[in-house]
Amino acid sequence: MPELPEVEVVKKSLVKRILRNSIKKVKINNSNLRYKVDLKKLKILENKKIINIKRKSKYLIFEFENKYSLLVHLGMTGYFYFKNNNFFQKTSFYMSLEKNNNKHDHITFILGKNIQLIYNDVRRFGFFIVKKTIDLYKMNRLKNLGPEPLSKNFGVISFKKSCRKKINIKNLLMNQAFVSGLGNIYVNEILFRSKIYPKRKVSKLIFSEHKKIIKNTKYLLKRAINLGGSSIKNFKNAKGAKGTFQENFKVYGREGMMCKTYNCKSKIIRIITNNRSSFYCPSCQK
DNA sequence: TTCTTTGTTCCGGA
DNA sequence: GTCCGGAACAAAGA
Repeated sequence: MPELPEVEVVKKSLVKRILRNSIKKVKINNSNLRYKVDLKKLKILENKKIINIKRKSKYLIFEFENKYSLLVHLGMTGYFYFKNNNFFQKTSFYMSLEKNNNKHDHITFILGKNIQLIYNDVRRFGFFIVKKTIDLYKMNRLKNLGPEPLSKNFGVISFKKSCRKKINIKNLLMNQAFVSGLGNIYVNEILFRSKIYPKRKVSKLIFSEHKKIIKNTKYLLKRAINLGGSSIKNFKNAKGAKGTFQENFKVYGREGMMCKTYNCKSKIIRIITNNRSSFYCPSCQK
């Protein structure tokens, strides 16, 4: 599923292709996404110049010249791709490497004579919301977001400020008010790289572990963004690209497989914490 | 049939 | 009253 790095890659790709352009016409094939898509509101955006495209946490925000904005969340399986008469080009590489299935093309933005931007989402957990820009940023889901993990505002000070000492570290990192945009995959990987057991109480962490978590969060996200960029360039070799990306996971989805730490003979274990799968190495993570 | 996935909300227990 | 964990919800596929 698209996590922060994938959304960032999508954003960069959209900036390149449609910033300062406008949507000529919007078509909805299936409005039953997570929330009902409001065609009337989407039509407010027709023929208005896109003056800004942002990523905030895992959200995409398109700001239009008429002071309206479009908020998009890709959910679990959402992605955009460009299509003209003869070819299509993905903006995201992750789940989208599977062959395109028109059945799940839910929204079409007609950009020009032969060029369209399509939103495809198999699970339909994504959503589109149009509001006045000023009201959009007042929504709780945006207002309550904690610092961006790649910003300077996310640092060891975040641990000092957080009053949630009794919860486990995995849950804290998943909490969007503590740090925004981390999902299950990257939190699992961050904790493995930091050698910390997912259910450790936050109160039991020491300062050097705070530093490790911060450093590894930034490292893993940056690396994933760079890989995403390169994957898109080579997206023709779809299967190969997908394989390369998943090889980078050390614990996520690797239940029962050998730990990748040199000389470690343990197998990766999966447990459920806070209703999500947690993968960890019982030898490496304490 | 059951399990999996995300982010949010609600509820009960401590 | 507060904090935390677990369940539920949306949908579809393995």
